[in-house]
Amino acid sequence: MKKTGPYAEVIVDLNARRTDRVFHYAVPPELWDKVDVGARVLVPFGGRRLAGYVVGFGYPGGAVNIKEIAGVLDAWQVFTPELLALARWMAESYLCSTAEALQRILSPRLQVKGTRVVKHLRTTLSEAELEIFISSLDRAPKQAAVLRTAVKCPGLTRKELADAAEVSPSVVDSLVEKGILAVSAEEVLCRPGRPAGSFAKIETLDLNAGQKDALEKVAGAIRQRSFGVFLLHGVTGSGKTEVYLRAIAAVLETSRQALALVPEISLTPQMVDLFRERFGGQVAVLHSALSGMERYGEWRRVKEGAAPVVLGTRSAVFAPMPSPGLFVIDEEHESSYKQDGHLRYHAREIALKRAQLAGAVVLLGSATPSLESQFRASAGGPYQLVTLNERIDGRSLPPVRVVDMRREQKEGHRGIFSRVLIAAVSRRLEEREQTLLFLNRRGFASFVICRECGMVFKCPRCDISLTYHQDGRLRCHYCNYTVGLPDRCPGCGSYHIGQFGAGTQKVEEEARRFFPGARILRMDSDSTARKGSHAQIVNAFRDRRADILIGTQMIAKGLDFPGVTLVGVINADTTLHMPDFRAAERTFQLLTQVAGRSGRGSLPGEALIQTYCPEHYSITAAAAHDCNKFYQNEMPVRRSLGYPPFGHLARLLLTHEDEETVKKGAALVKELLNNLLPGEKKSVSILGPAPAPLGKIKDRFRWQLVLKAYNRNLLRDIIKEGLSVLEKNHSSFKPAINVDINPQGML
DNA sequence: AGCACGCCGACT
DNA sequence: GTCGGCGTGCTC
Repeated sequence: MKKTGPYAEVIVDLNARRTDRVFHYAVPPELWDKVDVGARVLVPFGGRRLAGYVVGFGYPGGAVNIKEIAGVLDAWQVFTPELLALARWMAESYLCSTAEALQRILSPRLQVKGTRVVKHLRTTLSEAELEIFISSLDRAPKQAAVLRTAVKCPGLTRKELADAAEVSPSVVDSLVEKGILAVSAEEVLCRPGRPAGSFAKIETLDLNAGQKDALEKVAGAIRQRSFGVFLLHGVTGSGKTEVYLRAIAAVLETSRQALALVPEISLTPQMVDLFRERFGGQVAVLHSALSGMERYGEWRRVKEGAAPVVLGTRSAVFAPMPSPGLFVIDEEHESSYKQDGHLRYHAREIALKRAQLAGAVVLLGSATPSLESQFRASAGGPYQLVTLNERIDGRSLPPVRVVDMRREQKEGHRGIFSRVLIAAVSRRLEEREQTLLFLNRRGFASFVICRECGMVFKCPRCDISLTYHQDGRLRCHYCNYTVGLPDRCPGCGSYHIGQFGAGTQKVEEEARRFFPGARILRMDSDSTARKGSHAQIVNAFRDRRADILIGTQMIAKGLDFPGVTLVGVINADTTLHMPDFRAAERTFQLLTQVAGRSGRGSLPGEALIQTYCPEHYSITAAAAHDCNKFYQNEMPVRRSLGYPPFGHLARLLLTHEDEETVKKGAALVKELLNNLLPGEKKSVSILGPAPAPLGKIKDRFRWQLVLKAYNRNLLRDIIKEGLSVLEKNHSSFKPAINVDINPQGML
């Protein structure tokens, strides 16, 4: 940015709405060359010193008492103009301060206090002088050897030089003392993992017709250097990764950088290998398992353009590429892209915004795209749809059988495993093939189901499953609709209604009972609490040291077990009846993914889904591997209730130690927001207050308001205004408020 | 967010 | 008489 005034415009590092604006500071002469847009500085502010971000240069509006910048915190620009624009957009759309957004963007490097400084040694003499000096060293052959090595390999450290000359480090020290070797301190960047090979592998695979077509479209847009979004919809094994890799190569040809996001690095180690094979040392890897040093090192390599290919998880979406040309988001529907901490951003949304700011292309890839993305990629939408229908290996997807648990029940089989599943597992054990038993996480909120007809109690207004509470009543977590639990099913009159759900331990227990000779492994958050045991279990199973693996979502994602020919879903109902409008979508995606785990080796596979709702479209569509069928069924539901992608939701979560205080607070906020809404016809509907699905966490009670609107900006503005009124007129307001615009889950 | 300034109750 | 409660208001 150009300097347009003598004063630096600084955003102070405070997370308050009131201070979220620029303050002007004079730049003292000794800092002239160091203070620039993108620098972090230290400024006096209201009697104390704060960190601040320089965002521009200019003059203050009125007459103010201008102070001087006290110092600089970074000797270089830590954020680019693009990232500053992003921070401002984030502040606006996620209702946080610009400083908070910048903190999030910069967090990986701010966690590191300094860098490791390594001292390099060089000779101070010219070559001729050195020759003479060395010849005078016949009484000190070791020093001569060190000097010869130092000439051959300049820039070694004390230890390295000593090792290379096969002498002790003290010999090096004496030369330093004499002034023959000079020490220069240099910052060294730490690199994670093994060093990348210097030779990038040449592309050898031929693309099939679908891949070629997809790549042509994407690469064409990349060369245009303008913003564009592609949805790459390809079944498992259709070769999406190869399209990503070639698109990245196309970006590199335009001298720009590419960022690829994956849901979780630990589940996709193959991806890292593929990237390193193809792009060698040009790849930087960014994810949460890196040490602070490693992360900082990679961050710097990206920032300096040394690593034009970035591969990482959610937070890597803020990687400081100097001029990004492509953002790839693999498995774009994954909920792990949504940050659920304080600043609830969605990495896909961030990538879209960055691409728009930078004139870059976004490539969203998935076998089961999110409804939002599918909607936007439908005819006339802003995204372009590219489809990969063929699988690379030409194999077909495994057949899926749906087991009707109501019938099992009726015929007197009350166990967790249906007869069909028991028979299927037994056959695998005989054939010495492997089985995956998949169990959705135990419902955090229990729902009530009729075991005779499979009916689940739902909110008449919100189409959300009602949650069963201790007081024996059923409640909607969106609008707080409440109804007593009847003793008979209103659908079929059966008395056989009740809570539902079994944990992994229970399933393991049952499995051991039914299959006494089988070697069984269990993988869930309990059994993987110890670090590394996740990998241990995975490896043990892959090496066929077990016959059956029982687990939760963890085993659904990314893992590749060639020996598995049977995948069993114990019950599809727990996810299907989550109190969330996305429950059906989640279920479809999960089931499709789980079924894809079967038959990845040479033998054909099969999947079995047990459920009390066998006719639900989430289940029938997943069984048929039919994305379109699911889409056609789900869209009308979303449309009629104004849920995304047709409308926008926001959740205001209020928490406090005292339940009455939160409850009253939530009611007050609702009233306040209602008063802000113009006219009789409400453009934003406010549901609740209702207790949050997880009603109490760490001794704090949680109540929520759900806001629904067709216009996202209006929704955001209403909340923003509401919060500022609250701040102004109700300064003693006790509960903490957390705003989540377009929440993914609502725990 | 902090830290000041400011106007009303129980203490050396 | 003062010490201190935390309500409002500002910070370049």
